[in-house]
Amino acid sequence: MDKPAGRKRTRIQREKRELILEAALEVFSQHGFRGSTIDQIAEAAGMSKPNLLYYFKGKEAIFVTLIDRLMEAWLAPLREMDAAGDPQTEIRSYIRRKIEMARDFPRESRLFANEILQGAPRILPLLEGELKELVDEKAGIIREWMRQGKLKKADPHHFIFAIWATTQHYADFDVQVRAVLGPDKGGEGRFEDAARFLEGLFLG
Amino acid sequence: MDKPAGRKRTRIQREKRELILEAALEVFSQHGFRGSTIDQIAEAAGMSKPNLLYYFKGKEAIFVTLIDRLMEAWLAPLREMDAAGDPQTEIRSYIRRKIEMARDFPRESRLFANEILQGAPRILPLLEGELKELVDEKAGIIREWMRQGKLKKADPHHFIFAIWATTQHYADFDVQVRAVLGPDKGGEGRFEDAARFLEGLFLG
DNA sequence: CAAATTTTTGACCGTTTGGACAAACGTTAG
DNA sequence: CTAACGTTTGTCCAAACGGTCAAAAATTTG
Repeated sequence: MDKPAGRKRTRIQREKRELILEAALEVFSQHGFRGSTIDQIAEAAGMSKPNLLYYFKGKEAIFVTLIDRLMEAWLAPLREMDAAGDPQTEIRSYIRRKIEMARDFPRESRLFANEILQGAPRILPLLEGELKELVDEKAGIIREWMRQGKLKKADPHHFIFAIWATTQHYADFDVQVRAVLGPDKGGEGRFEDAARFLEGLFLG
Repeated sequence: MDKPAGRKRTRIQREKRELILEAALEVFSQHGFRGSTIDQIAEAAGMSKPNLLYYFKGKEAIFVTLIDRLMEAWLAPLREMDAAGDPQTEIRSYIRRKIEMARDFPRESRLFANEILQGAPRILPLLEGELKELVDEKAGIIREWMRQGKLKKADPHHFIFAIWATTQHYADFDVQVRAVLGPDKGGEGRFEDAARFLEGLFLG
């Protein structure tokens, strides 16, 4: 998918590719795929367009590389949910991690949201395969926890959806959240407030 | 903002403008603003590009008209929340209405989500003004309900955010929801399942 | 050092896109 | 019927865009 189709990558290639991916994340997350231009990404990366195209085959290749990496990090928190752990603690940790990701990696969250909004043209197979399997597995764990009375009974799949929706909301809809909370309540503390609220909502 | 700057609009103008807006909603909600072309919209509306531009000044004008209308409908359910009503019933009705909108008007939801994701360049003033005022008012009502013990105590602003996030999730992330639920659980019943789950979550 | 290889760039190309325009077509009122 | 007005279209344009290419510049290697 990338230009240096040869064997190993040089130091410069590794560095420049990282630089490009960082710049592309910034640009893509702000304007979406179609709304972003190679020139914008090149400028953000501090290089010329042909130079950028020396490291990546094209716009699509950059985007795909970006989203592939993203998915790994995206699923990690759910993967860490442990059937052997204490249910309340496990759920609380999961919510915390997801809120921290919304706070620390909002660009990644928006990139992902954008892809899903457009119908997930590039990652649909992954959603129907790997993601579905993972969610089904964890839903089973949650269902068992609920049966044991450790969590309030509810549909485990929708339970997971609700955690996704509420936590990612603080990254994807950040502008709206800040606009509504205003300058005082909308400061940096909003993520801590959100985390506390969500723990109460899902565990109270 | 629109071509016929003259006084009143003819019957044909009203009809054709509606046709264009319907087509534009379809196209914009699928590809976003930058990802959509006037030609696509014109074709979806069954007319030529110059003809479409006879009714609207440009691509931007179509989009703005669309989003202006949208905001009205979008805020309506929250506006209907009545301080004099029964808290449980009012919240339940609000959730129901929002889920119904996600089910019946997913294109509108995605259009809105797209605009917010891009930083709300066209509606930021509205978010900071009208929306914030409305939310503050309703948050006050909810806070009072909580003080009376009619609802579980929590931050009312984040409470509203959570309802927005969870309900709109079923429109904006529909592809993902269906992929994860699979063919059986992901059928038409998913909205009813979601509604029941959310009532339990927010009112249980 | 010089040769080989990698990296960078300016110039260029074909396509797509938003939009303009005048001419043609249709409709309606006097 | 015809003049005025509203509607539709074919044609055209300039800018933006994704991408190519050959040659120059820099770096690595022998």
